Amino acid sequence: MMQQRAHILSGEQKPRSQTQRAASELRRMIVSGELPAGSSYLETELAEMLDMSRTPVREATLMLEAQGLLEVRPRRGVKILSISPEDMEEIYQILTELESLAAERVAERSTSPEMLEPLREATQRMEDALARDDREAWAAADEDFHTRLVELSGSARLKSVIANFNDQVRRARALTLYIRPAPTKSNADHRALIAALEKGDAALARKIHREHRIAAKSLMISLLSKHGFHQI
Amino acid sequence: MMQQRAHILSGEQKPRSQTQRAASELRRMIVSGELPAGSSYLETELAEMLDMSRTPVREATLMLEAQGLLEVRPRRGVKILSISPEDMEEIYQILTELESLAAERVAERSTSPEMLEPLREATQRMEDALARDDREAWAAADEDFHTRLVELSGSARLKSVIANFNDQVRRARALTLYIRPAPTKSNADHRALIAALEKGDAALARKIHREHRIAAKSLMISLLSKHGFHQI
DNA sequence: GCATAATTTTATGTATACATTAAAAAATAC
DNA sequence: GTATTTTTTAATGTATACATAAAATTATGC
Repeated sequence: MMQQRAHILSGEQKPRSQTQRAASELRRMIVSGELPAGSSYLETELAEMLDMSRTPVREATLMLEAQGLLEVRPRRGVKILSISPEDMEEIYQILTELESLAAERVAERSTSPEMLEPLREATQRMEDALARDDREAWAAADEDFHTRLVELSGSARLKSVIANFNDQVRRARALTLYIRPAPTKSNADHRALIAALEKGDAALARKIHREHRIAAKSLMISLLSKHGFHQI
Repeated sequence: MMQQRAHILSGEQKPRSQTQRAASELRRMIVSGELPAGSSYLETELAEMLDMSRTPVREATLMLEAQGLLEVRPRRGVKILSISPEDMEEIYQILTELESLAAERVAERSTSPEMLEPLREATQRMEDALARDDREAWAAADEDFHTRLVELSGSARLKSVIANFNDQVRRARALTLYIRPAPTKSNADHRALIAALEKGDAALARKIHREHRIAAKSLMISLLSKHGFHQI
């Protein structure tokens, strides 16, 4: 085999390193369920899948282990971690705290109303999607709202750690998207949050978002238990 | 050079992998300031320092990068990240949220008063240390209190993410240990928290700890600004 | 002398060789 | 036939070779 591979997909934006490619590719495969929770793979298998040597695969698995997506078990392969309802509760609690902090920071920082435009726009898309009962579009817009909110907090750390935990529960969210009730409350919550942010009322923004996330957690937990999902 | 090295230090508890050793050794060197913030090192230099090949060093630096302790800059060496007052604020805010959650969880979970014994014991050590004006001992006991509290929350994720952020601000804490006023309030806060935990009052525990951490943040920020530390 | 181009150096990224050791399989004892 | 020991297999951990490309240096044109 040739030692260095030419970049075949010239359409790719960045000729990033193999390690970066392995990390993002494996992350994608894990959060999409392509590599199912609970399954195990040898380094060699992953290297074969990704068409590279073991070295970048090893480096990527160490990064993903630090992110909590998989476990590197010496000589037993890399195991894709599954999520129990208890894990789910933990992660949602953590996300609740961190996103509430983000909302508070946005309220404190937002000087002009235009800054909040991405939030209004995402909320509008959520409402439109809900009106035509397009759940995928709703979920995409909802995720967008949360991402934008966190970005507006101006904290790269907050963004990164929230993204990590979100990746851990993405599978579960996809699973409950069609069995959950219509998310009318979510849209209303977002409007209320935007109003609080416009007023620059940090405490209120925090409170609204916190309750929004706690409700999301309760709903998720009850859906999982109702449908008997013990390991996702 | 021989390819595999015998374990010379047989006193070591675990013959962990070189990668693990590199990660914990580098972490220690960073948080202690032995590798100063802002300084840069080539992979080869670090490998030499740790008496191993580049491979485990590379793997360790990727893990520490994910933890936010350093930055891997292609061809410019690994840079130990420094912390600005703004970073400090971000990190303390995040720690405030996460530890408050931990306190709340402990209040909800603590069934027997004996469970809280480690917290009482650490607080006692803090008070003793304060009485004899031993700041190092006070800091050690305080850190122990926080660690135990988080452990009692029963969330491995919470523990891990809090530990990561704590590592990022450890240098700054050491720096302000002797220039801060005597921490009498901290000790009182801990006693109040323990009382709330004993009552199982989650909301109160949360509130007390949150205010405790917010005060710690304000103190730290004002100390840094007063003493003109712009990059730590 | 200064800016640009050519060249050299050097640090990293990746593949691969190989030692180690855990796990699996086979052999042995009873 | 089961339990224990020995042997074999195989996956990982680590070192190293080497290609690549960035940075540094030197050479060249003006």
